[in-house]
Amino acid sequence: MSTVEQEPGTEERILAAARRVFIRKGMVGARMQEVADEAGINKALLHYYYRDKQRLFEGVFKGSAERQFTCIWRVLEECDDLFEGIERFVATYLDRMLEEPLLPQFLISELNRDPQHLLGFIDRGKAGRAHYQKLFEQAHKDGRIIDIEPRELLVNIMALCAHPFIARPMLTHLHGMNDEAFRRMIAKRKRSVPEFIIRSIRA
Amino acid sequence: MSTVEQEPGTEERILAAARRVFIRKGMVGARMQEVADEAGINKALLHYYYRDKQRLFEGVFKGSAERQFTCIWRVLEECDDLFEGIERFVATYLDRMLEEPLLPQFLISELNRDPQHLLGFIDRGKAGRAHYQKLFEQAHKDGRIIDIEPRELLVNIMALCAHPFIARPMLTHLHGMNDEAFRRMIAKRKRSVPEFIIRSIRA
DNA sequence: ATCCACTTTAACCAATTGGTTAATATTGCA
DNA sequence: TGCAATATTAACCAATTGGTTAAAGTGGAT
Repeated sequence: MSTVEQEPGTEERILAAARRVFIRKGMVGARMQEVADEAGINKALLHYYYRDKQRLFEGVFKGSAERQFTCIWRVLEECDDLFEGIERFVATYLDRMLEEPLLPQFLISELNRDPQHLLGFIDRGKAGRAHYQKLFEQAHKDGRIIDIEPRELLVNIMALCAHPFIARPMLTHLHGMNDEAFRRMIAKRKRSVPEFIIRSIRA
Repeated sequence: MSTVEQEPGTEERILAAARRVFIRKGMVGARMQEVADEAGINKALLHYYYRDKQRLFEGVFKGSAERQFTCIWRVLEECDDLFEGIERFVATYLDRMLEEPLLPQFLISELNRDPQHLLGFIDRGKAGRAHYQKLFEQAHKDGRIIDIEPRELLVNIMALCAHPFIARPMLTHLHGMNDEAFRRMIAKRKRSVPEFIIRSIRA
């Protein structure tokens, strides 16, 4: 057991630098040299800690992606009402994205480059999705929502959460926003998106 | 003046091949050799037609992106009612995407890699967006829609259109769809998405 | 046939990139 | 102190990539 480390060790510095570079340039575009520079170390040292680019890549992003998927679905499992579930799901989703705004773009591009590699641990949310299904059926049985395919609703929810981050450069340009304005917009959406959804499905 | 060419000339074959490769691998990941192979020609010949990678890239994608942006907004300008506008906008958007399903992922990733380069001709839709604003205000004045920020509504519309294509690998895996099932789902969305939106904003 | 512009090719080049090696510095510990 | 494990570095290497060059084929007009 050691005391709390104030300055990050080399390994963590590497990971942080790699995350930035990978997110900025994507897996193909990222250069090992750039990661090394950004971490303030030598390229050989980079390979000393993470044998090759692939391992560095996985080391960097598995953490983020795993937290992302588990986080979102867990909060849903804690709810026992569809509307409440939607509200908390959206809020959690947007909060997580605000913490790591470039993650979705990153996930998308990598999912496109090598689908097999990531699809595996999308399944983490299996239990959460099953619970969503239950909440949906309950609400439907109670006559509180209109007829809509549960899958379709889920797609819509995720679209409304993720898209602003994915299309961020386009949005900020279109509406002349800076970073602060973007954050404010997302903060607003924590309320407005669930409202938008629920207005649409309420019976 | 020449007769109608039935088989595509070298230049067009190059463009088609390059489009496929660029969309598959992105600007950084795409290799000139691969484009040449896919077009059934020599690498030097590729440079003969398009001096360098950058020009080839622009040649390929300016066409697609330009059509995409102009197409979508033009159809909106033809409408004089917000609800009708939304219906036709969504339908057109989805139709265009079905024609070139990999375009959005491609646009997103390139927009992220080099924002300045593309933001320029996003502005093509300026007139269209102005018309949208007018339709919105008219509907609002007539008391046909609830209070909602026009910008926010627009973001939601585009999110619901684009996201299934952007997150396609995730969706198809999540719901166990093949290509045909995906197309059917999009076809359904041409009706369901406008319904979803309009139910939510109707006063 | 000859000329000429347009196509097409094989071979080559310089720069970049992921990754290695072997030697050196630093640290913890007996 | 001395010794071994861990960290760190500069120099190097093989493969790939975008791009060039110079030569050769093609077809049509004169």
